[in-house]
Amino acid sequence: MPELPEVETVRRGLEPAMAGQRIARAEVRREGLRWPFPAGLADRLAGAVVERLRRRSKYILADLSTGETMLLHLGMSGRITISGMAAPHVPGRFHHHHPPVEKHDHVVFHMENGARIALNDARRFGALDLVATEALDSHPLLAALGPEPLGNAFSGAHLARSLQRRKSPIKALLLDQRIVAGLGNIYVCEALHRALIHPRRAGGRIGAARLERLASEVRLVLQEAIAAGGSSLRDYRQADGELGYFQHSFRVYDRAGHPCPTPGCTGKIRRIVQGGRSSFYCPACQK
DNA sequence: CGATACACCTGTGTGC
DNA sequence: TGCACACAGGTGTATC
Repeated sequence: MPELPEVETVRRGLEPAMAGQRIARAEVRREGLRWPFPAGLADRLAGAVVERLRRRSKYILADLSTGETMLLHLGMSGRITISGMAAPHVPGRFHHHHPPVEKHDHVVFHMENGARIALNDARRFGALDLVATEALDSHPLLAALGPEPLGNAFSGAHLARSLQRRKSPIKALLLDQRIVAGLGNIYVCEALHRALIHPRRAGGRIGAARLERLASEVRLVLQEAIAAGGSSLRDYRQADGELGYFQHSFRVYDRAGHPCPTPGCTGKIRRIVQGGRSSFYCPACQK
């Protein structure tokens, strides 16, 4: 599920069930995901109020009343499901009626308001950690992250600075979270197509004007995707059970063989492999 | 330093 | 139906 728009969609979906609410009990059903869970996880979560839910790059950050922040990453296959339908006449209250726990539900949060929130991750590339809120910025997973693409620090000028003399293909550089934080394979392909840049172009050989265009297209595609509730590949649902629909707006991702959607372009979308990952682009209009 | 390959893991789709 | 294989939204680590 998880590039920036999907993670932001999950964060928003969690808000009604989790923000301002107390975790009655955390059910930890395995030792860890990509890394072992922090020591005493269940005890450190039990009784904590989730004061607010934030997002940094592809991480969801839950600030707890205990002075710690829970850091959550969904990896490739992570998703979150909320159960306990909101009670119609009691805002913020959930029915205590839940479907059975599913395979790969690794951590289940039982909220005091009746909601049940399950972290499901088949491939277990995801992560969950706890860190003192005041030390959050120096957390190893966050410390080296580049600017938020939707924040003020991200611009064509920032790209120009970061890409100077870099010889790697622009595709790989945009996936580097130290340069800009939150893009993944889908939105890099989409942004490069919109900016008419070939994914193999060396980063250091793209002009300033084109980088401005690229920065702008990155922001636009992310904003459009967030507005659509993210992309749902296969039948993955967002936290609130709804399906994001941005996948219908892909111009190139997973569309090899289809005609290029750029107005006036007669090219056909191609798939190549870069760094072991698929890139989709139009050989006619992306230079 | 920068560039690339590989590792981690399960599920799904395809072709035989 | 079974089997082998390619591929999947990420990213830390090892290696040159």
